[in-house]
Amino acid sequence: MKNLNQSFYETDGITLAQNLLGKIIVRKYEDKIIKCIITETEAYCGPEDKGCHAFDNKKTKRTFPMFLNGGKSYIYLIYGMYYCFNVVANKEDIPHAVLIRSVEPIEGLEIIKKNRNIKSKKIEDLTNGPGKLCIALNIDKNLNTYDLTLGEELYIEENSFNFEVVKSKRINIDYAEEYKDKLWRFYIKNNKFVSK
DNA sequence: GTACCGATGTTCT
DNA sequence: GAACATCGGTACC
Repeated sequence: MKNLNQSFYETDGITLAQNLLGKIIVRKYEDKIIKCIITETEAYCGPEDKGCHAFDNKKTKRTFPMFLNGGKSYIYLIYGMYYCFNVVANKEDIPHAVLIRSVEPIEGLEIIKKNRNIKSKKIEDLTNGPGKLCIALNIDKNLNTYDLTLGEELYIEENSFNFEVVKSKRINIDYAEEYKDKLWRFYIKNNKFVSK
């Protein structure tokens, strides 16, 4: 399967969020390999989006990766304990990004179980949330600003199958005023791997 | 099933 | 000092 190239990422966040659904995240480290289908995403669109870290072009130590060109990663710590993994969209200096909220494991399930180490027997509890999937895939701030087009430690592969896309409001951005009602969260209909 | 709560630390005011 | 793109446990239906 083909690694997605630079031009795939150089579009606006809303388009990229939908295009990333159904694609395959590949994570390689220490001779291990994990593959997951992307099942849920959210778009954060730069200067005008009050829900976005880079609202009003706010460029800080935390948010600067969003200003890189598309195809990089933006990873940050949230609530002091969990990481969130975003795919940077659009061209350089246009701070759009797509938060990966949920994925479905298709390879390396035993590694994921070991990384997560939870009581729940339900497979979907392993990766149905932005913080959960970062633990499952061993993603942390060391991979911040990482270039996903390299096809090495972390990248995204082409994939195609038929599914229906559901659009809904984004999660936990009550502070975003009129932007909190934007239907910028996308997930694969009838898929169990979606956050609550 | 839903509801609440504490954990935890970096960033920005 | 407050806010935060979250999660897992416990308590209760």
